[in-house]
Amino acid sequence: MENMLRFTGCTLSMHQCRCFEKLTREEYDFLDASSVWIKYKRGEMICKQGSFVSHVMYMEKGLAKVFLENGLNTLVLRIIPDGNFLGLAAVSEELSTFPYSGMAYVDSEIRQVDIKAIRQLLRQNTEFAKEVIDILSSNSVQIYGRFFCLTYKQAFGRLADILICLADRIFRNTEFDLPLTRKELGELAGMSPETVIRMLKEFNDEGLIRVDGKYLEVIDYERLRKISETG
Amino acid sequence: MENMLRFTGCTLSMHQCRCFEKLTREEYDFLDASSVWIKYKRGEMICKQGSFVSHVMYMEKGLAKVFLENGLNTLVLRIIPDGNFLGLAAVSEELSTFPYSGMAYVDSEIRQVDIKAIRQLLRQNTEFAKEVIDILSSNSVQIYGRFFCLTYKQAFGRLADILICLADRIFRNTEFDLPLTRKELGELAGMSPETVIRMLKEFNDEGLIRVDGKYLEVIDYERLRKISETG
DNA sequence: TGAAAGGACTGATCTATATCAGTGTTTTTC
DNA sequence: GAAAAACACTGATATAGATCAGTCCTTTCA
Repeated sequence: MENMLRFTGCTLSMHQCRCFEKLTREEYDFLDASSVWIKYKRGEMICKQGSFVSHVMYMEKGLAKVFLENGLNTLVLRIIPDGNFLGLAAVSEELSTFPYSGMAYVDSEIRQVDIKAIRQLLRQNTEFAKEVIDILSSNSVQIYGRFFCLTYKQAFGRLADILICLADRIFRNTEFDLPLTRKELGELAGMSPETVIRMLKEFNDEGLIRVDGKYLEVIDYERLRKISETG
Repeated sequence: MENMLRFTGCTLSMHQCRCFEKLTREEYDFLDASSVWIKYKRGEMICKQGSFVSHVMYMEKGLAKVFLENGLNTLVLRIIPDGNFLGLAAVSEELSTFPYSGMAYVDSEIRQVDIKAIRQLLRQNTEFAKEVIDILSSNSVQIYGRFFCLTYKQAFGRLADILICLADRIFRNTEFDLPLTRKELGELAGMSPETVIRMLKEFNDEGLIRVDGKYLEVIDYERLRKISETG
């Protein structure tokens, strides 16, 4: 009876990428032959907004952010954990340059697939194309929710959202060590680093979470979720 | 040498929909046989966020908004003029309910295509699938720009953006009669109706535009563009 | 191992824009 | 064609959160 969508600022789409499973043996070999593995260090740029697209990136292991920048401000669109695409928007032939940048949060291993190979597979294999459509569509829905959340929720609600997202979907644990600085957390939740610090302290003092430097533990998950909803 | 993307709050994607051209004669007849034409009056809901998806909508003639709502707030994602899809995200089989709502700004004529027919065509015709991927991908890029703009630009920059978008891409004229109320303009530009009124007056007094009720004329396009960039 | 740079944190101040509380004006409705 | 509702507009007020200007702590690296 609840037909109201619950919007969250979560930076991850719900879709589990299964598109490689749709390929035949030969197609997979072709994909493999058109791929290279590249390692990136924390802080390294994986792709740069505005540069020519030659590859689609697939995160084999690591964590990265996909973001927009205009020299002054940064807007994080999504974060990319293991098993997700980065830069899939580039499958469209209309798009010759990256519409966003990518940067590694931690040391990461990335498979770069020649964009021509991906486009050829799309033409050959409708199941693969269908799967890519599902991923794009699911990414859109995630961005919509994040858009709504960053536009209308207050700072504490947005921060609560991000903490829940990190615990539930990125680290899959109530306690974890943040590989992000306060500034980077601020970019994720759409607020200044100072506000992040003040809110984290407040959540800590209220007994919702425990913070100590990089260490973070979600203590009262339910209350945090409530804050993310009402915020 | 300008590798910085120019983000705008424009609510329209750049992609000209060509997907029907990719269908064979028989496929088009099949699509036609799976379609119905429906007329909507200004203010009528075309689809409701959270309701089951059974059709994909295609705007034959009219103007509509696609938006998120949570009971309190409304966020306009895109506006849909003639020749654009509304609700294409629903091609994904993962998505059984609409992630957004659609409402007619003016009396509109819409082609509803059975979602099963669309999905079947996607499986049959890779060129069609490729085109749908292009549309989804282009829509994403548009939403990214809008997201950035609504998050970081100031009110006057966002309003300038919308005015330029309306003149350039929706009405294709420097003067036009707005079919939107100040409140609806505010939803588009992400601000309160009062702020819209004040800013329009300011733009008017500065000689950038001329407003009189529903009538709107862009006078100093270049200066308006500059404001939208620096805002 | 000591200097420099970057990050965490604090308190004070500032500001863009929402919100509120109205008055006229137009549109809709019965 | 009168009453009601929605819309356009104005001025005053409130406030969330950015920005600024620091201090202290931690990491880096020469």
